[in-house]
Amino acid sequence: MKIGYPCINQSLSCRSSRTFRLRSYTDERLLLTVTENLRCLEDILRYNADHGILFFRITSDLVPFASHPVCTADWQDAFREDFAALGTFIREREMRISMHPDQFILLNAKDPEVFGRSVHELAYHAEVLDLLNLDMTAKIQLHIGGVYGDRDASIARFIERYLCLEEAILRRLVIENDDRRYTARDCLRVHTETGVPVIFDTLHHRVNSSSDEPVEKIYPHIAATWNSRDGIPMVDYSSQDPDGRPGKHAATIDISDFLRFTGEVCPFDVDIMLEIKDKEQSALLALAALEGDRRLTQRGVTQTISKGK
DNA sequence: AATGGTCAAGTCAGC
DNA sequence: GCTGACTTGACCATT
Repeated sequence: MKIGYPCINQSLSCRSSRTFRLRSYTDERLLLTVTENLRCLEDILRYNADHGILFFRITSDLVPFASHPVCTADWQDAFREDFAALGTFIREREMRISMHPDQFILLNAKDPEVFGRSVHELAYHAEVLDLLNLDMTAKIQLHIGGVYGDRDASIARFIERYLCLEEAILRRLVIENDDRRYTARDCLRVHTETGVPVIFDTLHHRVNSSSDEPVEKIYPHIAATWNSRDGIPMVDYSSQDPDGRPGKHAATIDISDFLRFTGEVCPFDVDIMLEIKDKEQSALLALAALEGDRRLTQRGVTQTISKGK
């Protein structure tokens, strides 16, 4: 079981998602920004390795405007060796990597231009992971997309588009349940028709009013969507902010809730991405809690504490 | 140096 | 029909 966090390390002063305004785009500026972003990514990965954090989501902003027509720089070639070196580090430390394109990326969009832009953006994500020379256990997670007033037609459109994707994208794509539109059950349905693995988001599952199935009941089906080449199933875990509206991510991890979840998915092995505001701090807390949990179990102590009650 | 409006991209709920 | 949430930072024009 690997524990990770997304995109930003708050203990470090750098960001690997530095960007600039579209209207100030120049090839030179792009190359300068990517140089800084890659340097920071290296810092983050070293921090993670030093702290036993072996799962990380790389920001989509690593190469700003990469899929935009304005981008004419050959960043792939310019940074080929930097990416390769980072990839070697990741493989040597046996780290797991994911990426998560943001809300504008919609494979099932009705507008063909939105669809076209989405494919370009997915190709960029795949390119980053390819340049790192990572195998197909490095995943790109995406939601099914919009509903457009007709769920069945929109799911069908997703499936049809998915099946036509180029192999470089297809081998990395996994789909995630969201908080309002498509549940984990919907994702499983898409899996049966496409073979796409399903990444389970705990908070989305809890918040989506159409999904009331207990985690223990649905999770085995989700785990079964990942085959050995896809690697250990990834899960997005987040605690509910006790003060915020339903679905709002907590400021820091609720350890007893976290251990309850690891109990619910037991005995399946999972790599857990913590979508929590304080990022690596919660990852460190989770690692410490799992270590404590394991020690208790090894000593044969009753699991009442470790089950988080 | 500090400030605050604005930033590539979409969907959907709520008013 | 328009605004805000999603997620949050940070760019950059202006003072």
